[in-house]
Amino acid sequence: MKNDLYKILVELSPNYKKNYLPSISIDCVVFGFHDASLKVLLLQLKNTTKWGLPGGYLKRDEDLNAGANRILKERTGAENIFLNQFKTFGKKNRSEEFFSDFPDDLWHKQRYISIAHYALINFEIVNPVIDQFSEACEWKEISELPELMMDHEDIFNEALLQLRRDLNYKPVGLNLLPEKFTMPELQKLYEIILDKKLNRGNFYRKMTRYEILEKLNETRKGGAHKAPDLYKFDEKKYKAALKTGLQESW
Amino acid sequence: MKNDLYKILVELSPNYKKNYLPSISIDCVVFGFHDASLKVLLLQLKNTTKWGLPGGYLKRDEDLNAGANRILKERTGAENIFLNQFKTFGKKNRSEEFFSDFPDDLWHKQRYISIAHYALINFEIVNPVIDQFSEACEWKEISELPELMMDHEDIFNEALLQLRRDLNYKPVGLNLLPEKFTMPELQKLYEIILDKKLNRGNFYRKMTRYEILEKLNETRKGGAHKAPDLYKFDEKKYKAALKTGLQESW
DNA sequence: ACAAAAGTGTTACCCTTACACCCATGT
DNA sequence: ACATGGGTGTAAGGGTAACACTTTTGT
Repeated sequence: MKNDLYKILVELSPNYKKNYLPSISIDCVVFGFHDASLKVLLLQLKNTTKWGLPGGYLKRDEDLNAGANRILKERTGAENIFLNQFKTFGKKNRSEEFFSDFPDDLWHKQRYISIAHYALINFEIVNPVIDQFSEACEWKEISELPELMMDHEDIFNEALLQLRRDLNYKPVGLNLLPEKFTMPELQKLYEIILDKKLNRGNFYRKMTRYEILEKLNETRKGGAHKAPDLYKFDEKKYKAALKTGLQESW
Repeated sequence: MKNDLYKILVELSPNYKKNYLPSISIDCVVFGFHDASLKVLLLQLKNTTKWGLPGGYLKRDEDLNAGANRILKERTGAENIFLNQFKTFGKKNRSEEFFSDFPDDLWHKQRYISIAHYALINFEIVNPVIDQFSEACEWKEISELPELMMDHEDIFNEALLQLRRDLNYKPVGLNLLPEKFTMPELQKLYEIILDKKLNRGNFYRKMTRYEILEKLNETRKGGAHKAPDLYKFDEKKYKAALKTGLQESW
């Protein structure tokens, strides 16, 4: 019973063997923020029910960094995306089950260690593109994830933890929000990532005190209530402030 | 001009090819604390002047975790060491220069990505062991590092940064200090890792307030001055406190 | 006597938390 | 009117930073 995915992999196997490093794969947890909720980009492989993180392999003549950026561009069409390598997953049987029905000499069936990255991307500029192995490429709400293949749920969970730890050290807001955003939108983003409610007045004051926001002479029209003010990040000041972290002691 | 290292590598090449995963190496930044200073374990390869981090390769049937522990055990004789994988280094030319005079079909000359770990180890229980490729294996003061091969200085610097960030989240003191230690010793450790002087009284109060230390009915005899009290960590409370981090807001 | 260690006190300052109040504005 | 947003006030509490003082004790 040879299905589409099977045929494609068998056909491509020799080419991969020639041009890509063995044993190494790259997986990306791509975060986007939209409609007051945090989403992650997932693929559904052909002939499977489970979903997976966008990923790929490293070319023999390619820096690790460049490989991750290339893979991301293929799936989203976007370039210069904020990418952070956060952990490498190397359990020996992490993909055994998935490939159990494939031929042993298939390049893809070898053992891989996966170098995991998370990406932060402006939801609005992404155009999800399926690849030749997939039949769907969609944004999924992080609180309603479908079942994931292999150890991709572990990878996702680690990415979310890392994102939380990075909130004061990396330009998370700058990369997840559109250029112009409102204070309630920014607060919502923080609340989702930190998984806790924050006090509105205190959040406003804290953000203002950092002096990393620039208030624009515009409001977000069209809502059901008072039009909120629009802000954008002062990128220079934001990044300067992140170098020492937005708060903390020692 | 075939030197010792050259001969050993050529001889072992086929065996490595058979039993180890290609393209993947593991490097360890091993920290130890002794004599009020932080040290790192380095090897000097045969026929070279530069030093390098202890490292090795991943066996085909071995979890990544297990591989790092095995490599560490070979170099230190110690087991169950605190190990933290912190970054993977994958520039395409990271080892090109080092192997330029070696034959192209040498297993070791292929391109590697290196999965870097840092280890925290009780200096007193380590017995540095040279491997077959090396002529020295020694502790070096982190402020007086010799010249390092390839990108090992980058790896070391990243490890130190990561260690600093982890100070409130990982059992750093527990793993770097002997079982019994004094308050001034603990403070010194924090000062070196954070690279700043800390106020003695405030440090004492802060540590006491965490309730992670257990004061023993003993003092450290033999010093030139008043014998300081000995403490040990209350391991349970220490680890419980680290789960949320020793301080910080949001 | 001297120097390090232990323990405590003090003060100013900053930040957080939690509430509460005002006003503005779009439907 | 009502819900949301913007902006500010305040009081309690907790941690930090910096300094200083005391007592203890080993050489």
